[in-house]
Amino acid sequence: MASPSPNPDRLEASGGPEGRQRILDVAASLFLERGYKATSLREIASAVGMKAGSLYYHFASKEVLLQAILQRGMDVMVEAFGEAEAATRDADPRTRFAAHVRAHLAALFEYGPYTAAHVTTFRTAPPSVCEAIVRERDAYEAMWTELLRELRDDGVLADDIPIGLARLTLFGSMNSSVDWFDRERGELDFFAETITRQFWTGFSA
Amino acid sequence: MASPSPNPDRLEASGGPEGRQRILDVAASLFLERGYKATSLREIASAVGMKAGSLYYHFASKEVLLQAILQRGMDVMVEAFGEAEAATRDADPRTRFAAHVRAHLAALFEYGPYTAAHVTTFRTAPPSVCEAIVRERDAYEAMWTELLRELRDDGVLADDIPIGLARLTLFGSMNSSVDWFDRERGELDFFAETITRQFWTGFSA
DNA sequence: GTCTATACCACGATAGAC
DNA sequence: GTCTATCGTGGTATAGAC
Repeated sequence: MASPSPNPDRLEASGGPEGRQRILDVAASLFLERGYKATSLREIASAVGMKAGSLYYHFASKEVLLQAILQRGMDVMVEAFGEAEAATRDADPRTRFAAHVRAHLAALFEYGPYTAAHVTTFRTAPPSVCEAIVRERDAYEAMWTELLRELRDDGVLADDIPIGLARLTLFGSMNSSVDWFDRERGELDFFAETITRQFWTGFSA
Repeated sequence: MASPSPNPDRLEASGGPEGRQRILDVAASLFLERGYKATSLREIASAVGMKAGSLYYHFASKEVLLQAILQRGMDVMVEAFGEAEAATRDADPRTRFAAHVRAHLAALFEYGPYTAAHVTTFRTAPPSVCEAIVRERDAYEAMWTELLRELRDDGVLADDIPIGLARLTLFGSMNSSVDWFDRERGELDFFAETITRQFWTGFSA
């Protein structure tokens, strides 16, 4: 059973979230940067400005904390996909695809470290955490598979390339950016266009 | 100072390497699977068939063990690049590129878990380990950058795409495969051709 | 809701017998 | 070259005061 969460998602006037929300933000950043196992609760608490024991008022365990972060990361991705879908429902297939690529990348960089932490820590997350989020993760991947299938049925995606393979290499290109893309220095739109361009026509001169 | 390494790289007749070599193999697999921090020396020792303390005869510390593994992974990649280069020195640019993609992927899957472990654990490796291998890592990346530059000078790679970006998305596609590619079930050659095809012409119908 | 204090355990690492 | 035994540290987690 979960702890009672007082004032969930409330923002303080003094600039920045408090309590549970702030723990999530800080922990997601640290998990992203150092990895789950290498980040101690003492570090998280210290960065938040409290003591390690106090974290247990908000989360039952370190695993549950990670689970909440990865869950939110997945929620953001799914929501981004839905918005892209709604915004381009009647557009031509390539416009739809471009919007989804843009949405995926935006979710990786514009919604805090949750999504990026999902990409980097899912691999080595404890089994209980993986089991808790794998269902939604599979659902998100299925959305992309379905999108690609539609593109193939529309005749814009080559029909001799396995859809699963296309999705995996596309995800590889997009998700690897969490290791190097710096949105202070690079333009997200240009990056999204580059990914889209590579997917359709490649980089041939 | 390093421990003396008796019989380095020797293979026993009884099937499989012994001593130091066997520790490296086992540790690389476990680091790849669970991550560096989450893998204990006791686990490694147990999988090798010895006790934790005995590992210190072969390696000065856990960090040094990881460093040796990542170093070897990088060595394999560099060697694979060199072989591809030598084999296609007089070939046309696209054949050269295809050979390098094939060599990179082959190195990820045909030379034990060293290269794959490099991909997955470098991100969160301790600073001392990163510093020890970052030079060779940078050199490997520079080889690819130089290759892409030559392709652009040859007029086969579009000149309006930043070379660094092309390399990063390409690496993203290739390296993400350590998370899902199973060479028991998939054909490495087909995968390599798919990556090459995506890079040049994309998946447009 | 956060604190102090602490239990309990697993970890990396060392020493010395064999 | 591997063992046993152990040290010291730092981890997660809990209990109870405030």
